[in-house]
Parts: sequence; structure tokens; C-alpha cells
Amino acid sequence: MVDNVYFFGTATTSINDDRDTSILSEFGWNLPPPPPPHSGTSAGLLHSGFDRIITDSDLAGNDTHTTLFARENENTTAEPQPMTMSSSSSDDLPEKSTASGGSSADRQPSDTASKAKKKGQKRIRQPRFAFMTKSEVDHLEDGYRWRKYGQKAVKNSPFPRSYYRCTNSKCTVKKRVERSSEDPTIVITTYEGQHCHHTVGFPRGGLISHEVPFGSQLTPSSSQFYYPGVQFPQGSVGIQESFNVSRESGHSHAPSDPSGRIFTDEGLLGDMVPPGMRKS
DNA sequence: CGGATTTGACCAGCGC
DNA sequence: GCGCTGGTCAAATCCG
Repeated sequence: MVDNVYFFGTATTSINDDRDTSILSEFGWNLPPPPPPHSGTSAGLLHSGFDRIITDSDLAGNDTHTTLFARENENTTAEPQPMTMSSSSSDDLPEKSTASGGSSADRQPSDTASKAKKKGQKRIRQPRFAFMTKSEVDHLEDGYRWRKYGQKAVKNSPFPRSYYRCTNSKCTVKKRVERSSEDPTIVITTYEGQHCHHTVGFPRGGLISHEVPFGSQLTPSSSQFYYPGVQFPQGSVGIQESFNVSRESGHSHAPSDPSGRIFTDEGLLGDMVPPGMRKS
């Protein structure tokens, strides 16, 4: 597996205006799919089960936004969850929709959500994001650390599907990575769940995890976007600057937030690193 | 040696 | 009920 890459050091995408963030918030997510570093040209695929896809035209004004993403359609929700998550029984793949395969999770002692489910109850799925990127690399770096826990051959596709879990033990986020059978150059990444932490891996292998109290700002109703190491106020134009970090330097360009405050290195550190963890 | 990956087996949902 | 399929587990293996 490729070493984790600090997202700010690899971003090639920028989001430029309020409209962009409104589009993201339209999806009800505070964790927009991170733009992969290996972006290319966009593809026009929309898998069944997803309600829409964001295209370059949706993000007019962006210079290099080439990733398309969509939230899985929730119309098929079996049991809406009381708080913030809604479930979905549809799949993001072209083939028939299934809600199978979740049973194994019930065996996980740590998975209390699954534990709660008993016979006769459908597995409650967290909302999912899929986005497609033209890339030669299967597993796109997104700033988080993932552990691969499975790989399966997919029907009607010559390419296997890989299953990843967030390495943070408290984080239940999963993602699936597969190549499009229609266009092998397109990587389809599906995220399920939302990170409960900031995880920032640095190019040299360092890792900083910034825990966030569950439920405090993880809900779609929250006004926070989540990205590795930084929180984006919804509608903030600061998102753009936060992305505009050169790959070469791996350092921040001292972006400013909407109020004009400059994000110095210390400011970023202050946001990401508990004071006790900092090295001078 | 510890963590990550591989891979075969297992399980449950769904369609017929 | 049976077979197919997707999703997950877990032991074996790999790797830094």
C-alpha cells in the first residue's frame, strides 16, 4: 500500500466560490469526497443508486476540479435513522441493488450499531459517496489511512473491488475501490460513513490524529466540512485556499479564512495538533 | 516484530 | 429451497 500522503501536499483541486460549498452541502455531507491527487479528465458515469453526479459544469469556475461525486440515492431507505444518518439499501454499482453482505459486521463486537440489529432487521447503512476519477492509481490518497480488509471479483467486471476500512479504531468509515468496467481508466471510490477524527498522514510517514467528539460536528446538519487537518465552515471561501497548497513544497501557502485571518503554519498546527504533541 | 496485505472461506440477502 | 452475489472475517503471508 502506498504511504499515506498529507492531503495538503497533494491537492490539485481547488474549489473557488460559495457555490461550490453549497453544492457540497446539498449532499448533506460534512465530509466531501476528497479530491484525489491523481486527477484527470472527468467521466460521465452515473451509477444506479446515486441521485446525481457533480460535473465540472456544476463547479464552474474551478480550475482543475475533475472528480465527480454523488451521494447514494436515499430513496430506497429502509429505516431512516433518528439523528443524522439515513440508510440505503441500494448499491452504487450498475448491477442490481443489494443490501447483503452486512451480516459479517454483526459479528464484530465493536460494531455496536450492527450489534443492535437483530434478525429480521435490515442492516442500516450509512450514506455513501461515490466519486469517479480518471487515474492510473487504484487507491487514491485522500489524507486518511486505510486498511484493506478484502477484495472481491465483481460480476460483469474484469476488475476486482477492494474493501478498505479506516485504520482509526473508533472510525467506522469504509470505502470501496474499483475500476469501471466501462472505462478501465476510471477509478470508482465509494465512501461509507463519516470520519470521527482528523487523520493527517505526512509524507514521511508521520501521522497525526485529531479526535473529535462523536456527534459534535459530524452531522449533515452541522455547518462543518471535514477535511484532513482542517475544518471548513460551510460556505466558506476558505476552502479554496485550504486546497491551494503546492505539492512540491508540501507547505501551506498561508491561506486565509473568510474573515481574512491568515492560516500560518502555527495556525494549522494549532488546528490539527494538540499542543502536547507538537515538536519544536 | 508489528502492522498491512492477501486470499479463501463464510454468511446473509435477493431473485428465481 | 437453491444458487448467485456482495461483504466481511481471519489465518497466512508479506514487508519495512
